[in-house]
Amino acid sequence: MPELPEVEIVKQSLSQNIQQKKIQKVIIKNRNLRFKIPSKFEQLLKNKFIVKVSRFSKYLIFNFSDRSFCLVHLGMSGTIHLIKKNNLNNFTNTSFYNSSNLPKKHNHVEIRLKNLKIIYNDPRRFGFFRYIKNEQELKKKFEHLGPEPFFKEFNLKYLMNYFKNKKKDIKSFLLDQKFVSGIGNIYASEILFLCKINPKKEAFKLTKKEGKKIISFSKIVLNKAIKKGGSSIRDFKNILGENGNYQKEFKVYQKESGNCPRNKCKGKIKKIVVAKRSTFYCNICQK
DNA sequence: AAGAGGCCCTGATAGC
DNA sequence: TGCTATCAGGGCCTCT
Repeated sequence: MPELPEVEIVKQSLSQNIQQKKIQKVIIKNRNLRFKIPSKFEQLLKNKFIVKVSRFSKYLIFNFSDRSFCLVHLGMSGTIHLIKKNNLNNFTNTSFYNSSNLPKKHNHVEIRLKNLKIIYNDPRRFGFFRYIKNEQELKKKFEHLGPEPFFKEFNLKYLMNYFKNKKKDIKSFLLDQKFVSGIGNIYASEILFLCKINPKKEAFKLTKKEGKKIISFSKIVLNKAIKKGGSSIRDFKNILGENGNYQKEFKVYQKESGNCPRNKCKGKIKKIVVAKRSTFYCNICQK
Protein backbone atom coordinates (compact mmCIF):
# COMPACT_ATOMS: atom_id res chain seq x y z
CA MET A 1 0.00 0.00 0.00
CA PRO A 2 2.29 2.74 1.10
CA GLU A 3 5.01 3.95 -1.21
CA LEU A 4 7.91 6.20 -0.23
CA PRO A 5 5.80 9.37 0.22
CA GLU A 6 3.27 7.72 2.52
CA VAL A 7 6.01 6.15 4.61
CA GLU A 8 7.71 9.56 4.79
CA ILE A 9 4.48 11.09 6.14
CA VAL A 10 4.26 8.38 8.79
CA LYS A 11 7.90 8.98 9.66
CA GLN A 12 7.38 12.72 10.03
CA SER A 13 4.30 12.25 12.17
CA LEU A 14 6.03 9.71 14.41
CA SER A 15 9.12 11.89 14.71
CA GLN A 16 7.09 14.72 16.19
CA ASN A 17 5.53 12.47 18.78
CA ILE A 18 7.69 9.60 19.93
CA GLN A 19 11.29 10.79 19.79
CA GLN A 20 13.11 11.01 23.11
CA LYS A 21 10.68 8.61 24.71
CA LYS A 22 11.17 5.24 26.32
CA ILE A 23 9.36 2.06 25.36
CA GLN A 24 7.60 0.78 28.46
CA LYS A 25 5.98 -2.30 27.07
CA VAL A 26 5.38 -4.17 23.83
CA ILE A 27 2.34 -6.35 23.30
CA ILE A 28 2.11 -8.66 20.29
CA LYS A 29 -1.36 -9.90 19.50
CA ASN A 30 -0.44 -11.72 16.31
CA ARG A 31 3.13 -12.76 15.55
CA ASN A 32 2.40 -14.02 12.07
CA LEU A 33 3.31 -11.07 9.94
CA ARG A 34 5.43 -11.48 6.79
CA PHE A 35 8.18 -12.71 9.09
CA LYS A 36 7.19 -14.30 12.37
CA ILE A 37 7.90 -11.99 15.29
CA PRO A 38 10.19 -13.97 17.62
CA SER A 39 9.08 -14.44 21.23
CA LYS A 40 12.09 -12.48 22.53
CA PHE A 41 11.03 -9.37 20.56
CA GLU A 42 9.04 -7.75 23.38
CA GLN A 43 11.90 -8.12 25.85
CA LEU A 44 14.41 -6.72 23.36
CA LEU A 45 12.39 -3.55 22.85
CA LYS A 46 11.44 -3.01 26.46
CA ASN A 47 13.12 0.05 28.00
CA LYS A 48 14.68 1.09 24.70
CA PHE A 49 14.98 4.84 24.35
CA ILE A 50 13.85 6.13 20.96
CA VAL A 51 16.40 8.68 19.77
CA LYS A 52 15.01 9.14 16.31
CA VAL A 53 12.62 7.79 13.70
CA SER A 54 14.06 7.61 10.21
CA ARG A 55 13.18 6.12 6.84
CA PHE A 56 14.87 4.44 3.94
CA SER A 57 12.83 3.64 0.85
CA LYS A 58 9.56 2.20 2.16
CA TYR A 59 11.09 1.15 5.48
CA LEU A 60 10.59 2.88 8.82
CA ILE A 61 13.49 2.74 11.27
CA PHE A 62 13.26 3.27 15.02
CA ASN A 63 16.73 4.32 16.19
CA PHE A 64 17.45 3.43 19.81
CA SER A 65 19.96 5.06 22.13
CA ASP A 66 22.02 1.84 22.40
CA ARG A 67 22.54 1.95 18.61
CA SER A 68 20.17 -0.89 17.89
CA PHE A 69 17.12 -0.50 15.67
CA CYS A 70 13.62 -1.68 14.96
CA LEU A 71 12.88 -2.00 11.26
CA VAL A 72 9.24 -1.73 10.17
CA HIS A 73 7.68 -2.32 6.77
CA LEU A 74 3.99 -1.63 6.19
CA GLY A 75 3.55 -4.08 3.32
CA MET A 76 0.38 -3.52 1.35
CA SER A 77 -2.09 -2.76 4.11
CA GLY A 78 -0.11 -1.77 7.20
CA THR A 79 -1.04 1.39 9.09
CA ILE A 80 0.29 3.01 12.23
CA HIS A 81 -1.96 4.69 14.75
CA LEU A 82 -0.93 6.84 17.66
CA ILE A 83 -3.15 6.91 20.69
CA LYS A 84 -2.64 9.58 23.33
CA LYS A 85 -3.78 9.40 26.89
CA ASN A 86 -5.96 12.40 27.72
CA ASN A 87 -6.50 14.20 31.02
CA LEU A 88 -9.27 11.83 31.95
CA ASN A 89 -6.77 9.03 31.74
CA ASN A 90 -8.44 7.56 28.69
CA PHE A 91 -6.64 6.67 25.55
CA THR A 92 -7.99 8.76 22.70
CA ASN A 93 -7.11 8.11 19.15
CA THR A 94 -5.41 11.03 17.48
CA SER A 95 -5.33 9.14 14.21
CA PHE A 96 -2.13 8.32 12.47
CA TYR A 97 -1.74 7.75 8.80
CA ASN A 98 -4.79 5.81 7.79
CA SER A 99 -7.76 6.12 10.02
CA SER A 100 -9.22 8.55 12.50
CA ASN A 101 -10.66 5.62 14.38
CA LEU A 102 -8.66 2.63 15.37
CA PRO A 103 -9.84 -0.39 13.37
CA LYS A 104 -11.43 -3.13 15.42
CA LYS A 105 -9.58 -5.97 13.78
CA HIS A 106 -5.94 -6.69 12.89
CA ASN A 107 -4.23 -4.56 15.53
CA HIS A 108 -1.25 -6.88 15.74
CA VAL A 109 1.39 -4.87 17.57
CA GLU A 110 1.11 -2.40 20.43
CA ILE A 111 4.05 -0.37 21.67
CA ARG A 112 3.48 1.56 24.89
CA LEU A 113 5.33 4.73 25.76
CA LYS A 114 4.55 7.19 28.51
CA ASN A 115 0.98 8.40 27.93
CA LEU A 116 1.17 7.05 24.40
CA LYS A 117 0.43 3.88 22.48
CA ILE A 118 1.61 3.02 18.99
CA ILE A 119 -0.68 0.52 17.27
CA TYR A 120 0.28 -1.39 14.16
CA ASN A 121 -2.70 -2.56 12.10
CA ASP A 122 -2.33 -4.76 9.05
CA PRO A 123 -5.19 -6.85 7.60
CA ARG A 124 -3.12 -8.63 4.99
CA ARG A 125 -0.05 -9.08 7.21
CA PHE A 126 2.47 -8.44 4.45
CA GLY A 127 4.29 -5.99 6.69
CA PHE A 128 6.85 -6.81 9.37
CA PHE A 129 8.74 -5.75 12.48
CA ARG A 130 12.37 -6.72 12.97
CA TYR A 131 14.79 -6.01 15.76
CA ILE A 132 18.21 -5.09 14.39
CA LYS A 133 21.24 -5.43 16.69
CA ASN A 134 23.52 -2.83 15.14
CA GLU A 135 24.35 -0.63 12.20
CA GLN A 136 26.13 -3.38 10.26
CA GLU A 137 23.08 -5.60 10.40
CA LEU A 138 20.89 -2.71 9.29
CA LYS A 139 23.12 -2.03 6.30
CA LYS A 140 22.89 -5.67 5.37
CA LYS A 141 19.10 -5.42 5.26
CA PHE A 142 19.37 -2.61 2.72
CA GLU A 143 22.19 -4.12 0.71
CA HIS A 144 19.97 -5.40 -2.08
CA LEU A 145 18.13 -2.09 -2.54
CA GLY A 146 18.94 0.44 -5.22
CA PRO A 147 19.19 4.19 -4.58
CA GLU A 148 16.16 6.31 -3.83
CA PRO A 149 15.23 8.66 -6.70
CA PHE A 150 16.56 11.53 -4.55
CA PHE A 151 20.07 10.12 -4.25
CA LYS A 152 22.89 11.38 -6.45
CA GLU A 153 23.65 7.75 -7.39
CA PHE A 154 20.37 7.77 -9.29
CA ASN A 155 21.89 9.57 -12.26
CA LEU A 156 21.94 9.25 -16.02
CA LYS A 157 25.08 7.17 -16.12
CA TYR A 158 23.59 4.71 -13.64
CA LEU A 159 20.33 4.44 -15.59
CA MET A 160 21.77 4.03 -19.05
CA ASN A 161 24.28 1.51 -17.82
CA TYR A 162 21.60 -0.42 -15.93
CA PHE A 163 19.29 -0.52 -18.93
CA LYS A 164 21.93 -1.90 -21.29
CA ASN A 165 20.70 -5.23 -22.69
CA LYS A 166 17.59 -5.11 -20.51
CA LYS A 167 14.63 -6.23 -22.59
CA LYS A 168 12.14 -5.93 -19.78
CA ASP A 169 9.70 -3.01 -19.81
CA ILE A 170 10.45 0.23 -18.00
CA LYS A 171 7.40 -0.03 -15.71
CA SER A 172 8.80 -3.22 -14.19
CA PHE A 173 12.10 -1.49 -13.51
CA LEU A 174 10.44 1.41 -11.72
CA LEU A 175 8.80 -1.18 -9.45
CA ASP A 176 12.03 -3.12 -9.04
CA GLN A 177 13.53 -2.01 -5.73
CA LYS A 178 16.94 -3.33 -6.77
CA PHE A 179 17.02 -0.71 -9.50
CA VAL A 180 15.44 2.20 -7.66
CA SER A 181 13.87 2.01 -4.23
CA GLY A 182 10.73 3.73 -3.00
CA ILE A 183 8.55 3.85 -6.09
CA GLY A 184 5.42 1.67 -6.06
CA ASN A 185 2.55 0.90 -8.37
CA ILE A 186 0.71 4.24 -8.24
CA TYR A 187 3.68 6.53 -8.69
CA ALA A 188 5.22 4.33 -11.40
CA SER A 189 2.23 5.01 -13.68
CA GLU A 190 2.19 8.70 -12.79
CA ILE A 191 5.92 9.14 -13.43
CA LEU A 192 5.80 7.45 -16.83
CA PHE A 193 2.85 9.58 -17.90
CA LEU A 194 4.77 12.76 -17.12
CA CYS A 195 7.79 11.36 -18.99
CA LYS A 196 5.59 10.53 -22.02
CA ILE A 197 7.02 7.03 -21.96
CA ASN A 198 4.94 3.94 -22.65
CA PRO A 199 5.07 1.57 -19.65
CA LYS A 200 5.75 -1.38 -21.98
CA LYS A 201 8.76 0.23 -23.60
CA GLU A 202 11.81 -1.98 -23.33
CA ALA A 203 14.41 -0.44 -21.08
CA PHE A 204 17.33 -0.77 -23.51
CA LYS A 205 15.43 1.31 -26.07
CA LEU A 206 15.22 4.34 -23.82
CA THR A 207 17.12 7.39 -25.00
CA LYS A 208 19.29 9.60 -22.81
CA LYS A 209 16.62 12.24 -23.02
CA GLU A 210 14.07 9.79 -21.66
CA GLY A 211 16.50 8.67 -18.98
CA LYS A 212 16.83 12.26 -17.83
CA LYS A 213 13.06 12.61 -17.70
CA ILE A 214 12.72 9.48 -15.59
CA ILE A 215 15.23 10.87 -13.11
CA SER A 216 13.65 14.28 -12.82
CA PHE A 217 9.99 13.23 -12.80
CA SER A 218 10.64 10.51 -10.23
CA LYS A 219 11.89 13.19 -7.87
CA ILE A 220 9.16 15.64 -8.80
CA VAL A 221 6.30 13.19 -8.31
CA LEU A 222 7.55 11.80 -5.00
CA ASN A 223 8.38 15.25 -3.64
CA LYS A 224 5.02 16.63 -4.59
CA ALA A 225 3.27 13.62 -3.07
CA ILE A 226 5.13 14.18 0.19
CA LYS A 227 4.22 17.85 0.11
CA LYS A 228 0.56 16.91 -0.37
CA GLY A 229 0.64 14.52 2.55
CA GLY A 230 0.67 11.33 0.47
CA SER A 231 -2.14 9.73 -1.47
CA SER A 232 -5.43 8.71 0.12
CA ILE A 233 -7.15 6.21 -2.09
CA ARG A 234 -8.93 4.52 0.78
CA ASP A 235 -9.10 5.97 4.25
CA PHE A 236 -5.65 7.39 4.62
CA LYS A 237 -5.34 10.02 7.35
CA ASN A 238 -2.32 11.74 8.80
CA ILE A 239 -1.75 12.52 12.45
CA LEU A 240 -4.19 15.43 12.39
CA GLY A 241 -6.90 13.27 10.89
CA GLU A 242 -6.44 14.92 7.52
CA ASN A 243 -6.46 13.13 4.20
CA GLY A 244 -3.45 13.10 1.98
CA ASN A 245 -4.14 15.09 -1.17
CA TYR A 246 -1.96 13.71 -3.88
CA GLN A 247 -4.72 11.44 -5.22
CA LYS A 248 -6.29 14.65 -6.53
CA GLU A 249 -3.21 15.11 -8.69
CA PHE A 250 -3.37 11.69 -10.32
CA LYS A 251 -3.19 12.02 -14.07
CA VAL A 252 -3.71 8.38 -15.04
CA TYR A 253 -3.89 6.10 -12.01
CA GLN A 254 -7.39 4.61 -11.81
CA LYS A 255 -8.54 6.93 -14.61
CA GLU A 256 -9.28 4.13 -17.06
CA SER A 257 -11.17 5.22 -20.21
CA GLY A 258 -10.91 8.86 -19.22
CA ASN A 259 -9.47 11.47 -21.56
CA CYS A 260 -5.78 12.20 -21.47
CA PRO A 261 -5.31 15.26 -19.22
CA ARG A 262 -2.51 16.55 -21.42
CA ASN A 263 -3.35 19.70 -23.29
CA LYS A 264 -4.31 19.01 -26.92
CA CYS A 265 -3.83 15.24 -26.61
CA LYS A 266 -6.84 13.30 -27.86
CA GLY A 267 -5.73 10.08 -26.19
CA LYS A 268 -7.63 7.84 -23.79
CA ILE A 269 -6.32 6.38 -20.56
CA LYS A 270 -5.88 2.64 -20.87
CA LYS A 271 -5.49 0.01 -18.20
CA ILE A 272 -3.19 -2.93 -18.81
CA VAL A 273 -1.34 -5.39 -16.62
CA VAL A 274 2.44 -5.06 -16.41
CA ALA A 275 4.53 -7.02 -13.94
CA LYS A 276 1.27 -8.46 -12.56
CA ARG A 277 0.06 -5.00 -11.53
CA SER A 278 -2.52 -2.62 -12.96
CA THR A 279 -0.89 -0.01 -15.12
CA PHE A 280 -2.44 3.16 -16.51
CA TYR A 281 -1.20 5.19 -19.46
CA CYS A 282 -2.31 7.39 -22.35
CA ASN A 283 -2.50 5.45 -25.61
CA ILE A 284 -1.32 8.41 -27.67
CA CYS A 285 1.20 10.64 -25.94
CA GLN A 286 3.15 7.91 -24.15
CA LYS A 287 5.45 6.43 -26.77
C1' DA B 1 22.34 -12.65 -15.18
C1' DA B 2 17.73 -11.86 -16.51
C1' DG B 3 12.93 -12.57 -16.56
C1' DA B 4 8.51 -14.93 -15.51
C1' DG B 5 5.49 -16.51 -12.15
C1' DG B 6 3.92 -18.25 -7.62
C1' DC B 7 3.05 -17.13 -3.10
C1' DC B 8 2.10 -14.80 1.39
C1' DC B 9 -3.14 -12.80 3.36
C1' DT B 10 -7.78 -10.38 4.17
C1' DG B 11 -11.39 -7.46 2.55
C1' DA B 12 -14.11 -4.87 -0.83
C1' DT B 13 -16.69 -5.16 -4.79
C1' DA B 14 -18.83 -7.02 -9.02
C1' DG B 15 -21.53 -10.43 -11.24
C1' DC B 16 -24.52 -14.28 -11.19
C1' DT C 1 -29.13 -13.67 0.97
C1' DG C 2 -25.17 -15.98 -0.77
C1' DC C 3 -21.88 -17.88 -3.74
C1' DT C 4 -17.46 -17.19 -6.70
C1' DA C 5 -14.05 -14.47 -8.96
C1' DT C 6 -11.14 -10.58 -9.18
C1' DC C 7 -8.49 -7.02 -7.51
C1' DA C 8 -5.74 -4.13 -3.87
C1' DG C 9 0.03 1.57 -2.28
C1' DG C 10 4.67 -5.03 -1.76
C1' DG C 11 8.30 -8.05 -2.04
C1' DC C 12 10.38 -12.59 -1.40
C1' DC C 13 11.48 -17.00 -3.41
C1' DT C 14 12.05 -20.49 -7.06
C1' DC C 15 12.42 -22.01 -11.65
C1' DT C 16 14.01 -21.70 -16.36
